[in-house]
Amino acid sequence: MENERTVSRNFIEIAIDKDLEEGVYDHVMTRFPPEPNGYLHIGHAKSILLNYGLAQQYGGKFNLRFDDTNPTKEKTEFVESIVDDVRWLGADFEDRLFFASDYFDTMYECAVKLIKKGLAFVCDLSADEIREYRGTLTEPGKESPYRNRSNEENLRLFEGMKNGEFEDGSRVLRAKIDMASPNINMRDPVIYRVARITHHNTGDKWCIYPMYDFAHPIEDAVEGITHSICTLEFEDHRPLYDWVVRECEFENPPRQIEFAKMYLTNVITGKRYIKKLVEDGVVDGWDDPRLVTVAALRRRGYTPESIRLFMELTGVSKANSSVDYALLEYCIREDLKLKRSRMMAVLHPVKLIIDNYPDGQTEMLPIQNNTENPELGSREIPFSKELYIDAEDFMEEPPKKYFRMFPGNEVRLMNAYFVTCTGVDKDADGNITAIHATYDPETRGGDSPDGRKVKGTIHWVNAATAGDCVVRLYENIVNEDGRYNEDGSLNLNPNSLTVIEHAKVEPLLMEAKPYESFQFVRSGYFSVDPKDSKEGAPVYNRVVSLKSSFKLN
RNA sequence: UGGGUCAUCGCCAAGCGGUAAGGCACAGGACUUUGACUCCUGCAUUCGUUGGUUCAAAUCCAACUGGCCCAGCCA
Repeated sequence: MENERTVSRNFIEIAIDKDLEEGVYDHVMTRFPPEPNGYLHIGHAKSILLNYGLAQQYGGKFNLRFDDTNPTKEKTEFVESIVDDVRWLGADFEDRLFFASDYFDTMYECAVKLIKKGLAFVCDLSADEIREYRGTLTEPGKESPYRNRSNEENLRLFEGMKNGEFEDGSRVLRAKIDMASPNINMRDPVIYRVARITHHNTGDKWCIYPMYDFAHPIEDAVEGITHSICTLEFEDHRPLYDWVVRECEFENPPRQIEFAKMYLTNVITGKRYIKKLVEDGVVDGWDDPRLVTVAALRRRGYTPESIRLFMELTGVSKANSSVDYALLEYCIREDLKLKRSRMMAVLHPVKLIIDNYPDGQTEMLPIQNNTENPELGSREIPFSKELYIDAEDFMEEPPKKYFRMFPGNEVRLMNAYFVTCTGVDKDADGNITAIHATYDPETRGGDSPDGRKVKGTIHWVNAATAGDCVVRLYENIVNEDGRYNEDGSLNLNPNSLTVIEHAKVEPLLMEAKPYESFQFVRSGYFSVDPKDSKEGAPVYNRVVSLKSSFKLN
């Protein structure tokens, strides 16, 4: 896949090269540090693959670390789903699964060190007061009246905070930096707060928890991370990040590098909105195939390879971007087309009767699983007098340039015979109940010995042996023009899900395994839903449709 | 009238002073036992704007314009 493609170095690689060249680091170590407060989505996948890819590329290591410093939002359920998703994506963290909460002792010691250096103080201001004192974007802040407490008093008070002597919210530990800094993050940021909440990992051991800005650099430093890659909104935090690792006196401190988050068109990105769709019952869970959570993509039938290709093609930069959903679709088609068998499946079945085919006869016809990849082998499919074809492949009065089946027209039943439509049966309301045709026995396999050509080739299944299944078709969940409205609502696409109850498939497909995917000839790629099955009938999710250049109006 | 950051085709994205890569999308055409796939072809005289430096600028300088982020005891 890398063959002809000219891959240029992205800005992160260039920065790493420089660090290595200048001897700032002699190795590369990266990490993915999610907070376990929700499911991972495709944006996180970018970060995971970017960090893992960099570690691979430079012969370094990659860690998975949960940034669990705020117990109010975190749950073990999310820890488990995240571990699964990261593994599924193929980002191998080996045995390096860490929790920021495992470093709480170290963080506490670092805080004590800062106090001893006169660089942190316990502040008794209320949250509201701290906000007032902070100033605004255009005005400098004011120093806290508690800013000049002695180191001894600060030490005593901070220990008191740890020992549960003070109410939640009554006191915080703050870094002593510069209340006049134009960068608000440097205006004596809070680094520890009191909160009596049971932590999913440390239980009730602590009643003080470090803030992200203080904890994160320490986590990175403790693990020996060299390049701490995060998103753009943390650019303003970098001076604080650097301050923390410097003042806590870590050797070989990590470097923070920021990149732009990726958005996708026509889907909901953003945990907050996904959560709302789940809670409102618009979708059936965090893994509803219309979502772009990692779990949803997996359930829909996307492969890790396709996600990796997507990330490779979208690249990384510092410019805010919204990638066209069509690129994601291209990636999964690209990945599946040579890997999966092409099976015949009729989504909207209409009976086709071959009038001149012997009654009661069934013959087996050989067929390649994937004509472009012989390694996938071949199979045999049954053929007899009564078949199903797709309603879309027949029209009584065809428009111009329609070259599928219509009265008098000869077409090829894929891999079987040439057939010519002779007429239709209708019920009292005029609906077509069956199509009649005659076949040419000389064209077995789908070629005519006399060199006769047909324009159309249609797919079919044998009526007597076909399996009955449920097929779900998905469209983008947000309308083409749909972004968030001004009031925060969404223009949801009412046709985002279509359920077809009785589609007909080759018998072999009835035994397919969950997640297994196939190309349904002419209908797209489908995968077996891992969760649903209706009374033995498999449920197929459409992964992606095939491109089509013929459209019926 | 704060600070940070970004700006190259509809969407991503290379480029880093020498005269605009590539992918997706789109449009033609060839091929075809999937109107798929594959294969050709086309698709920015122009790089947010305006000036300047230079033999030469998307690349350097200046000013402007526009987008995004920051005032959680969230991450």
